[in-house]
Amino acid sequence: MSRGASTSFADATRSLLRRTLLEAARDLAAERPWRDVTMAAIAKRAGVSRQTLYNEFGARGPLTEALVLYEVDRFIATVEAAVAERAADPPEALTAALDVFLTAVAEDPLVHAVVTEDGRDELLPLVTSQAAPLLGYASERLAAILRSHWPHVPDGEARFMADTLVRLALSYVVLPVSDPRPTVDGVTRILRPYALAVLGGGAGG
Amino acid sequence: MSRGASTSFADATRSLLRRTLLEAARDLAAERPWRDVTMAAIAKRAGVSRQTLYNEFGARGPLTEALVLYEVDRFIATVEAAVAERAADPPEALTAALDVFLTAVAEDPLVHAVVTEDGRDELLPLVTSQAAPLLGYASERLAAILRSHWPHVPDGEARFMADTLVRLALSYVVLPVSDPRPTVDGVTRILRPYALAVLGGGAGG
DNA sequence: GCTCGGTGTCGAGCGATTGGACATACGGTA
DNA sequence: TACCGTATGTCCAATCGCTCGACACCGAGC
Repeated sequence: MSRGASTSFADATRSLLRRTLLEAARDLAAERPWRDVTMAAIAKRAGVSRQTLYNEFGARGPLTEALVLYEVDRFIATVEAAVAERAADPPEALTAALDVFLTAVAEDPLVHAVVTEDGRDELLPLVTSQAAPLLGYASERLAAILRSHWPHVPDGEARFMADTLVRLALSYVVLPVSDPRPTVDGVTRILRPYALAVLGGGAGG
Repeated sequence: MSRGASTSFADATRSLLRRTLLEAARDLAAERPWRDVTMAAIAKRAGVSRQTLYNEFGARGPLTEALVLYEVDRFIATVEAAVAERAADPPEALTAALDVFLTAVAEDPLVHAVVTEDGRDELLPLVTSQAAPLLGYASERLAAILRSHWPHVPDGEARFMADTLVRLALSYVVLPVSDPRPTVDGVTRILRPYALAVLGGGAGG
């Protein structure tokens, strides 16, 4: 590491490559079952050689995991935006976050692929029995969002709240509901007292 | 062209490099006189070697021109957004476009650098006596915007309208006004009949 | 058992970036 | 005027990442 500190273009290039690759994988996963999406097809879609794809992810397994985490990022971003708009009203923020999340899940082709797969794909374990990395990553991100909007919440509390919310959210990925509305209402009803106590009241906070 | 059609990542990398470089140049130009912004500083800020900067732009002159055009792009994007929101009401779109443009000009550090420079910088000529490329580029972009929102306008008319508006806009870059409001009102008053005739009426159109 | 298609690995080739060198031009100063 | 420090523009060898073709390996289907 004798290089100078700033490598912003190099970094950007690297992340651009990763993003291009994952975007290509995502596109193809939306078109057909994940097991029918070959490494060659992903590389071609991304306009890159197959070798470059292997250089970046090593093998199909890690790519699959990265793809799932990438999709998580999109959900997180959606939730983040919904929360940011309503930071002054925690219960309302909670409701909105649930709403946009469930809606996004219902419309997501990759989620659909996970849920409808016949067991020969490698997707389902990653959001269930092998979901530890996902849970860790997503809850860490969510905790950061909570901390940024409600800094008075203790770190441990934020982490646990995020962990719980992600676990609950994951459940709705694996076992979706047709109409998000009742779920949003119900979960809000359950979590509202807790949110009020920990995050603070509505307009008063 | 024996390669496959898609070279998306490669293309993206190239434009990313250019953008990174221009962004770095812009940042530094906002901090100090353009004259005092060295090629080495730009390269360093972009996280790239000086040679790469020269490979991309050849010399300082072309980089300076590209920087100006890049800044033009930002203004165009601002105007584009303002127009898009009011495509149904041409006079209103015109007013809004003028408003956001003059506001953006007033706040732009690079514009400020152009106007306050002591004559030893190479910026002023590019927006005045040497502004032909700028005028051509900006009016072409603006004409495209006009065409996309009001396709019934003849091409020649759109081009001339764009050319005139850009010339007028350039004037306010070089000779700014402290309060945009009167200018917006006045120019709107002048151009409104023309806009109504060529682009169409308000809610009725 | 054999073939086919996909995975994962390897190496030569190639283009782009790097870091260092250099000549040159300009501004400030004795 | 001569000198000095700095910035520009150019050159080159080394390096890095991507490409392309080749190969062994493995599981599924015939």
